[in-house]
Amino acid sequence: MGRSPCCEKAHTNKGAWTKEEDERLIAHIKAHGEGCWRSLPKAAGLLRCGKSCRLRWINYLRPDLKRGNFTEEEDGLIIKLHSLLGNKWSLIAARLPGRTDNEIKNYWNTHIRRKLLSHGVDPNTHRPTAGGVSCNMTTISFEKKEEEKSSSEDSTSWSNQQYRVPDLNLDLRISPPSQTESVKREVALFGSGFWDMRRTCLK
DNA sequence: AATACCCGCAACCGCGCATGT
DNA sequence: AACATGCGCGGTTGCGGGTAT
Repeated sequence: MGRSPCCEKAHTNKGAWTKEEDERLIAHIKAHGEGCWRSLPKAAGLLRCGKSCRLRWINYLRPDLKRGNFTEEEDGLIIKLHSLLGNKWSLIAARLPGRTDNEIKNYWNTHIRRKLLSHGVDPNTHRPTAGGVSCNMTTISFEKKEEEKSSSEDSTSWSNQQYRVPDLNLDLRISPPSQTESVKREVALFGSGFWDMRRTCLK
């Protein structure tokens, strides 16, 4: 039982966006705001599917995007957040104003991954790789006693882990993210006491 | 100069979840 | 309760530019 396609693929453009398409999309959103993505292409006179429009706007056209190189500070923050959240790029992006999940995901896969590996750190577990050079960046976050490791290898148990870690040494800005939708998602995901818990245990 | 290879990024795809009917 | 619809997320792909041979 597959889902119905999000749009009529036969009549939509694919691939790189043209300047004209960008301008149409920007003009439409400026005039009408971010509304229903499914109906937006038709309303804006674009031969694109709604998902494509949304992605283009969020990842490239949004006026509040920072773009440009990541700073050392951002690097560190991404690594720390990744050690806590795993591949939850949207949650990580919510802590980095002006950055998108896609951008961070790409940056992680192309730069940070390699950087960690070169420092002898497994980018997935944030632990020193076998025989690798230990690094003091993030491995402390998940240093656990051998007997504790067995049951909590899966990524879903991170919230339990952080309770046990005495000092995460995270210089995070512990405040609700600027994007309210993200707050809603996290509250939905972790419960309303999520931020209070974070404040307490990350002190 | 030509070709092969590598890398980074934009875009696509498929799935899960939330919401509406 | 069951199904349909739309949105958002994470993984993956493919193109274009840069570098090495």
